[in-house]
Amino acid sequence: MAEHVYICDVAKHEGKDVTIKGWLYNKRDKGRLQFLILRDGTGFMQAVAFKGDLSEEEFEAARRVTQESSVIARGTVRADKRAPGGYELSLNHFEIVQLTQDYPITPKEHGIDFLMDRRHLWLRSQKQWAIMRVRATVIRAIRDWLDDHGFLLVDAPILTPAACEGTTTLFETEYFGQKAYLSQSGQLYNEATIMAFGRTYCFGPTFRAEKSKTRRHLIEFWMVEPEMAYADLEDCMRIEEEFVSYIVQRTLTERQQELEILERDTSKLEQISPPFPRITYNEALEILRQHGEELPWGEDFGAPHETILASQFEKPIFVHRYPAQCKAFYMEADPEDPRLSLSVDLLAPEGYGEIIGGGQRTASLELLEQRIQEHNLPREALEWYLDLRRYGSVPHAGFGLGIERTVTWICGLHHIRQTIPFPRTLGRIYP
RNA sequence: UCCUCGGUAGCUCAAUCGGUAGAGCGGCCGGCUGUUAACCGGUUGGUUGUUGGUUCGAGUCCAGCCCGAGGAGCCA
Repeated sequence: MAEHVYICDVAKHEGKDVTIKGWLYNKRDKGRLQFLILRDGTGFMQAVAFKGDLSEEEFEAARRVTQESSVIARGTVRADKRAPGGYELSLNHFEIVQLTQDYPITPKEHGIDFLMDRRHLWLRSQKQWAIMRVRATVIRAIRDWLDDHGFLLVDAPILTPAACEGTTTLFETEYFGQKAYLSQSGQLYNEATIMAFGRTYCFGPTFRAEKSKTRRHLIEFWMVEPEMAYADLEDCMRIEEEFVSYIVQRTLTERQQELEILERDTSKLEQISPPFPRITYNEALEILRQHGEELPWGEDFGAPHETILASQFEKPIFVHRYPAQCKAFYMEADPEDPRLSLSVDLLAPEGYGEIIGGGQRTASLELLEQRIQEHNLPREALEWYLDLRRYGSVPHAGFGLGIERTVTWICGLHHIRQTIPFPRTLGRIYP
């Protein structure tokens, strides 16, 4: 029996007999000549069955095999320009493990509802396969960069005791007779862990019970949240631009094939390197005004505003110093203008919108207590958080990067829902 | 939650003024030794989302409900 190899490695076996174990992705029937497109999880490859090269039984199996049947194929690896990927397998053995009947996702067009109901099967399709592999690389790049830059992974809990950031956008559950909520951010816990470890990050799922119904929202999504002690707004922006540039460049290097499958114009991504342009909220308002979008001071930007702002630049842009009223209670006040917060969002280019939100956190106990009151937050539930300002408070900053929004941008997709294996969107929790 | 659009064959869609429900793809049968969404011939395929109403007659008109999509708000 020829050696079992993975499709991603076939180039190393040119001229040799190998065995591929996988599934039939597609087939083109030319009579005595069958072109079989195989996939095995690591890639896609064309196999060719000539009637004369196989036993009658085996050729009949190659002629009868249906889409997504599980198959074992043996043959000689040959370089051939006509084959997608440059290599093909000249079959001398072919075996069906299970013959699939009526696979629902055909190689033609389908609607999004149909595909999402069959997400467990749709993941086998080439584009979905490519997206998931980009996602894995983005996550790997995130962890590698943070681990290599002095950040310690210290994860935050998912079950939390109170609506710390206020709002009614939390999923409520029950914790042995007590109300509990699914985490919508590890932020506050990170502020505790940096006082123990200096620089930390948490990385996990977060949940928003918002009835959001747009191409940039998921109910359950993944977020990485780095936090730094003895850091200010400037440090935060410097880290963010290094971090994001690394993620993009590493994906470009390691996932060329996948980005090609996704037909991504990578020239736009190649330009992503520090420094990123920085504009203040007030400057952003002025840019919007010049484009006929008058926005009253103190309002947050909507999706169309973000698109206008980002379209002025080739790289992601920082918008910093938002009015305190449109940011979370824990943002530090700008010493030059207390109406402003030392906050910063990073907007991705090409209309992909906000991928990072963050900034400098309040170090002052007094200001924090005042903000908690203004926001009508339950002070008892935040006592532990106030402790962080009582015992060795320092200037500190951090941010949260949305994994799926980042993958949407890097892959050049129209909608966020394809960037997570099993999306939770408004009205969908199946499969 | 609000606004807009939609639901017809397994899939993607068409159906004129209210008058016999149709095509491509898929499936099945046959042909073809270099296909790239292969191609060619044949064939199969329907409770028109649902409930009620108007009408001689409803896929088509009206009302309610269900489901979905696009967008808004909110956010990463």
